[in-house]
Amino acid sequence: MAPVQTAKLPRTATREKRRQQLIDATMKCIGRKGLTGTTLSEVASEAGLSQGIVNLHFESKDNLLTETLRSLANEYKTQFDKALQRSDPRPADKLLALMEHDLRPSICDRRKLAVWFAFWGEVKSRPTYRKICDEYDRYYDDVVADLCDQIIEEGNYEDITGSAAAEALTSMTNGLWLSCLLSPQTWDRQLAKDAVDSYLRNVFPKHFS
Amino acid sequence: MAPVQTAKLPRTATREKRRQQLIDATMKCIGRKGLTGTTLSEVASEAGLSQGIVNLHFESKDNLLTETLRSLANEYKTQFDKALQRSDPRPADKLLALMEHDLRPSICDRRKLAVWFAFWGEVKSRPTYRKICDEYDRYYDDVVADLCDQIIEEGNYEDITGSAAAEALTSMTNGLWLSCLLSPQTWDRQLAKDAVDSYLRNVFPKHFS
DNA sequence: AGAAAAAATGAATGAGTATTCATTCACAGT
DNA sequence: ACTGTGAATGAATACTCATTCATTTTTTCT
Repeated sequence: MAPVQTAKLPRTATREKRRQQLIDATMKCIGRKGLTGTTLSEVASEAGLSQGIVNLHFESKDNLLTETLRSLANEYKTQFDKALQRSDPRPADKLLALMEHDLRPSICDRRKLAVWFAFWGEVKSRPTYRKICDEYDRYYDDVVADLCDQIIEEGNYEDITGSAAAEALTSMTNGLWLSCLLSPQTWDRQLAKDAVDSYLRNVFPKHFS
Repeated sequence: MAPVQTAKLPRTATREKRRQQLIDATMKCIGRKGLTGTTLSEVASEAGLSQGIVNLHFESKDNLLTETLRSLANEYKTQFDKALQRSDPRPADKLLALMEHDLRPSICDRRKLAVWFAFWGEVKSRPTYRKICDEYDRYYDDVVADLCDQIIEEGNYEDITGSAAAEALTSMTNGLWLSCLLSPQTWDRQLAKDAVDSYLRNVFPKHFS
């Protein structure tokens, strides 16, 4: 039988490539076994490498996990920014594009979501995790609040502030991710979209209808 | 120095009392150290009891954690039902009461939220956790969707379904909890309320203004 | 090709932790 | 007081897992 070579990286690789490979393996492990079930030997074997490899490239498990979170957050930010760039220039279009981005299958993927929630679950006891998550979140909130402010000004909407609308929208997507994680059988992308749309249509009727 | 007797239970207690005491200690540990940092000896010493005590009452760590989640979920359900009962009979009042309930300090407490998120973070890899969370969530969603349906009928609202509104609202509170956990410094109960209110006011204008 | 450097291995180590269990303790019933 | 029973203890056990490092493999440079 031929060896099971699943598109392996070369036997030796640059530091950066190897680190990324290990980070990817870590995410898979967390998705499959949770944070409590993720061990360094699992990560190593997921990556098709040997026991000591993680300590060689990351010095410690702690480090690996922190870098994994950073990588996850970065990946999200990249996609977020891309969605923002690609969208039409009008604020309402941009806002809609961001909301749709958050509900795309590549984002609403249980394996990825499981990793996010795993880290969020440790945020209280790990200031480093909190700092990373908070920093990125603040950026998204700012962008969204800014768009909402522009929309509010364009439409002369009363009784609503950009930050309240932003808080509502970003919270909603975070909460919809939880539903996706908890109820994969019944979760439905269309229903999630409807939830977000119901907000946009009613709060900003002149822009979304 | 007098021994630090923090309102100890009697030296021996009934099985149920002791189990609850251990569950409470577990929640404290998870809140303080996260799920990965929670060990049985920590739990035991938090409870002021000895090493072997958890296995005596729960057989295994796994069991303790599952029962802790169950207890947490039950506690929430009790408060939820109480809020529902206490509120005025009109559906709009009931809905508002539930939303306010979710943002009360006793619920939006980082220590408690940390425990919820800790379990949610393991949901993907622990079917038992998922089952428990999903079951309770389904109940809340049903109640909220029902109220929304009644409101929609009363107000002849178009363009919105009860389940979409319920999904939006419950997701929003879940997401607001995440903000509370991630950004305790800047998180503000009033802003959270505003976010929810902005939804209610605009989607059900005849009921909330 | 040969030497030096870098990358990777995987067996060994030891700290930490869940679990067991023989012993001690507290209390209710007699 | 005495005894039987269930609760609790905490030292011992067995095991898991992060980390180390001497050795091997691969690449790079001359």
